Amino acid sequence: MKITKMKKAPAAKIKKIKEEIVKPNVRALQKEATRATILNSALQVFSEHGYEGSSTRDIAAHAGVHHALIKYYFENKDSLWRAAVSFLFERQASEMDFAPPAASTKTREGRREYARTILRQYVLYCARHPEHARLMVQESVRDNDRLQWAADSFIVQTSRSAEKFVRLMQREGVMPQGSAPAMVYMMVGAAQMFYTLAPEVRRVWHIDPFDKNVIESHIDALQAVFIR
Amino acid sequence: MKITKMKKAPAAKIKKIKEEIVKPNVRALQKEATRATILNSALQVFSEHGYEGSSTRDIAAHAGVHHALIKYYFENKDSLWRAAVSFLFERQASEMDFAPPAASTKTREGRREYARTILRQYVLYCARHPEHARLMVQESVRDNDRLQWAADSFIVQTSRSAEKFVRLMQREGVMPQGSAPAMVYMMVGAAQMFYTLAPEVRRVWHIDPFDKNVIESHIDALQAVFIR
DNA sequence: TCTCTCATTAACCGTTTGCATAATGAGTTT
DNA sequence: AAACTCATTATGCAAACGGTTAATGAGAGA
Repeated sequence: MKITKMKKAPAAKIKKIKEEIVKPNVRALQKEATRATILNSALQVFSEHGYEGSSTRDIAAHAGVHHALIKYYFENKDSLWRAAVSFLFERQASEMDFAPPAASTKTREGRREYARTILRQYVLYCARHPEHARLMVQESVRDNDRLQWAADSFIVQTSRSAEKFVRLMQREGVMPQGSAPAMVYMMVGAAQMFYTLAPEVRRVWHIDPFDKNVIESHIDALQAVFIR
Repeated sequence: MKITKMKKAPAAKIKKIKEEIVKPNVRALQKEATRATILNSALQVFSEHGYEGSSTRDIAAHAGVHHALIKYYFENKDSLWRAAVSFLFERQASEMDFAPPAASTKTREGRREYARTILRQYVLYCARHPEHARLMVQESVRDNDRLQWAADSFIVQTSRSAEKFVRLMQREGVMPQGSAPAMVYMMVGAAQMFYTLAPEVRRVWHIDPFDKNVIESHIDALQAVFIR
């Protein structure tokens, strides 16, 4: 029995792959869709209620599926959270581009333009995906296993990139001098707070921080403050 | 019976007050101490785990008292949270002084000095009481009754003060031009993020954001960025 | 067509949650 | 010293929690 299976396997596999290319498996597609729906709901719920304040049942209900599916797809609450965080940082890496264009280092105006572009890019990212900062802020106010994991897996890397950027801009006189860690947190805070706290902004200032014009004026202000 | 009580009341009251002045009631003192301990624990736990992530039992255990005392002193979880937030904003009001000194408006250097003082004061407040921003950030990422109450009761007021300050400084050329709401959130974010996310800062940068020298260099950087 | 697979749901377990009520006993009053 | 007040604890309850197991039934493979 074992041997026959071994002999059959390759041919069957090839056939399966062919069929999937031509007429993709309905079941497999649905499965991926369900997984994505759960992950998306997890992002929403975790980012609004924090890890401990979110229940797997709420997440499942938000996704419109039975809560047992969370165990089926993600093993447990903790793994689901890690999957959500991984998704966030991988999406950020794919959407943000820190590489300086070759021309940017030649003239002072070129360097300033590069700095402006980075800040603008980052603000647009924060406005496009406010759940990223929301989720991470809730997790970074206290030290625990999840923060340690997130730091080792993602935050250290992105922080090093940001540090490099700040030091480069300071060296070239485009950004004010001062402690690099402080400068990084100031920049990040100044860029994301407006969208992270959007519900407060709406209630207190009666403006929509996600409105195109509002975003643009925020970008202008951020650039005016941080870039010389 | 009602009448006799009415007649007795004044004399008894006076006697009680006299005794309390000379030898303050041990029980009353203990009561106030217990209440304060619970409120303090609530601040700690709420600010680290968010409202929904905090259990009244955890708060009671943190305070070293039975959880039924929370109902006794604060009625329920919601009221305890409101009491904690009230405490935070009242303490902030008592510790922060936004009034510009008369001399500050005469010379440009005077105005800059005033702006520097405000920023410095606020950073020191954030470093002294990181739980304030932690608790409020967790509550402001989504809209609900608690945020509405906090906004109406405190946030609108403090935001108006901050707005006034920003507009004044912009008018006098001490701070860069740009949208006032954006400028306020940028300043606040740049000032508090470093302390709100202290556990992350420690893990990622291997520095203690509450170290005196680190605080001072943060203040320097903040002033260098926002003040012209 | 008829199994068989497996994505999904139903039902259940032990624990924790917010909250309510009753019991207790140290401190105050008379 | 006895009676009383009230700050504190013990106990109980229904709901919600994370997680597990068994049942189900629509789609895939033979």
